[in-house]
Amino acid sequence: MSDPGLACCTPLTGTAMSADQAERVAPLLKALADPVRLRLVSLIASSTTGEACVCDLNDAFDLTQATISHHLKVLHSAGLLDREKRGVWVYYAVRRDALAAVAGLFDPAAVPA
Amino acid sequence: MSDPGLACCTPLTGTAMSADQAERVAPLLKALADPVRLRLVSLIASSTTGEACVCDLNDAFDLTQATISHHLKVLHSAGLLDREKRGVWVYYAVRRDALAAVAGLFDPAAVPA
DNA sequence: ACCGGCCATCGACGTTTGTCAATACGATGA
DNA sequence: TCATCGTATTGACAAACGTCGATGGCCGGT
Repeated sequence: MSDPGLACCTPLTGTAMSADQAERVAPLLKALADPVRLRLVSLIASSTTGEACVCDLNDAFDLTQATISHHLKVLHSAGLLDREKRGVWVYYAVRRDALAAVAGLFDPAAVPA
Repeated sequence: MSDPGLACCTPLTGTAMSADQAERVAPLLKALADPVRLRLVSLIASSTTGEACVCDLNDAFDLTQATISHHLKVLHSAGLLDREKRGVWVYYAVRRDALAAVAGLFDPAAVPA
């Protein structure tokens, strides 16, 4: 889970992407290509502390706790979210580097930050 | 097909994204979230003329012509590719504005161009 | 008018995905 | 120790997806 090595990243508009690169980047996009997961990442990223408790995330959606947990696992497995357990609660935080790697796909100038 | 109105686009890291926004953007990401389609867009975008003939794209993959045609349709339906028939051949070109809209998701500074 | 090449569509298939109800796990408090 | 609360996991199901072979529609050349 959460393998580094991430994208990084012939941008789409430069020279053609290799099959290997495509196979590595596609899972990141696939993880983000869901309305619920997009909102989850957005919610976590826009929180003042930079992280969010699962208990709060559950309330933001009209979905079962099991479903939210599943989506969080998908995002974590893709390397887009960090997971930390504190006491009874679990906090997720977005990995900015992973997001930056995806951004590099579309805008060559956006990669290093 | 190929609806405009596209993303545009509370970036992921700013304030939280609305459910409606997420529903609009997710299909774009879903269209890109496949290794073959990623390479297709990359191939087309990186060609010197900015477009590519289907006959050339077919040769770049170890897949049936029907499968490539299907992927091109998905990208076109999502609004990411323009389609133009010239004689017997069909040429696809990437819609830079659509790509820019997706880029705006990740990097707030990358949106207008 | 015919044939041949380019591309799209159709029908079918196995696989993956999103969702839920139910259950299991782990930590806290009584 | 036991009940409770917050999360994760399991099993099940319908829907969507990626791929293929076969077929159909256009266009250009003969």
